[in-house]
Amino acid sequence: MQESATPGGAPRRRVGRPRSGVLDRELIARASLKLVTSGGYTALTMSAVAKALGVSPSALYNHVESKQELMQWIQEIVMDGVDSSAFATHPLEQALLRWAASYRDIFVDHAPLIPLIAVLPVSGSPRTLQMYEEVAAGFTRAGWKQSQIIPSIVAIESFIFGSALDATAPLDIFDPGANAGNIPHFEGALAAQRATGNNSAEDAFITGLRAMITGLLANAELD
Amino acid sequence: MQESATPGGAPRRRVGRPRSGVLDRELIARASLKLVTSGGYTALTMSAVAKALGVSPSALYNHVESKQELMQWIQEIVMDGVDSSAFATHPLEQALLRWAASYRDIFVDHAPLIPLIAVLPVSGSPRTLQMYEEVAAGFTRAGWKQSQIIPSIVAIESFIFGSALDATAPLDIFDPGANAGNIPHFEGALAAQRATGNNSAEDAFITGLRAMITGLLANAELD
DNA sequence: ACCTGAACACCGTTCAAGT
DNA sequence: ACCTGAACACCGTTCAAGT
Repeated sequence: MQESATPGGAPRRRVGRPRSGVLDRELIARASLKLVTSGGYTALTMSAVAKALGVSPSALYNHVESKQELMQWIQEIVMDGVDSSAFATHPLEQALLRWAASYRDIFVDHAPLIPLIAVLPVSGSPRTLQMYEEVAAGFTRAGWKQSQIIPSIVAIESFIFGSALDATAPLDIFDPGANAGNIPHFEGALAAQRATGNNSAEDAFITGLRAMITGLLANAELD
Repeated sequence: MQESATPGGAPRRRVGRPRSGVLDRELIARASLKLVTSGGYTALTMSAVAKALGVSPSALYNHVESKQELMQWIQEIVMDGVDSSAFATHPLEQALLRWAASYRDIFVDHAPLIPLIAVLPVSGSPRTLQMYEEVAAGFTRAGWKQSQIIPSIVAIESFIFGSALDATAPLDIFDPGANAGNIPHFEGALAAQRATGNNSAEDAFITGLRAMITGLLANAELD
């Protein structure tokens, strides 16, 4: 999409440093991610990015079309942290468990990207496409019917995104407050879950992931 | 939380019309929801709500603490549309399928609420608590081990929220664009899914929901 | 008690002007 | 080609002043 994709007669820019100016996609993305890491997504403003780079906010718009595009750059970097290597080495079930756990863990720290990603065309993100390729290859090698691979991937991904959002919730999110008393079954279940001492979000993620993968494998029609 | 919950010596306000002023929680919530229905969540600004009510924006703050609280009011109303009645009449598996489908369908039209809800304490939403009670009762009647009920509910809910986000994605979201060619397994799977003629998001939702429920039932330890 | 109007402290983004 | 500074068109929210 960028330097790597300037074929033919496109105005070719020298590899490495640009000819003039201080800014760069790489520099902007890096500074942005640093801001997010230290202050969360509320700290990510065009002003803050510009300040971190010692430049005026309007200067950024010579290199990035919008804040939305900037967030796609961040997504590219974040997505690169997802570990999908297990598909090449492990049976599908275990590879899926590893991949999904890695995927979720990373997006717990980047929850504000989720509504964006869920809606963004993957064509803008080569790394995401590469990840899908590895996952799809895993399903194929396991003998899955081709037409069931995409729905299965999307289903797991939807669960991952939902779980990552859920993991950002406060621990006492289910506290019934003033409404306690009218909801015996729910309160009983809540008390029992608490008694296990498990983190609720983590517990739900593991339970749901195991269930979904078990269910997908059970319902799958193989070729 | 509101008029209905003013026990004891709390300053009781007459039912129906307030003593003075034009505004009201009911009126504000209704006008807000109307804005959302007609123009989506980008149309929901404090200015727009005020304008719809023929009042100045600052007037709203006599009745609502923040836009965030206003969105909680909307959530209350939206949540009321989720159909959890099947738990009282149907076996757990079928009740879960119905409930989840209803839940997702509703939140496809209210995706911007999802990041909010996933993080909001349920104590502020009696209707949400009531829904959880019905779902928990369904699990209990089916003989589930108490400590597994909450994780199972949260897992399904996470999947629902993720799927609702996914359903707002453009149809061509998976189009590999310029990166086509390097990703044979993914492209093959994509072509096969397309050949079915099914809506991709719908397909993934049904596949994932069936899988998760199958898996939860298979992995469950009953009492 | 509740509403108005002005003001505040932000946003992201545009654009003429400079180099 | 790239940066600056001023400006624009918004946000949500506060607050003194009125009734």
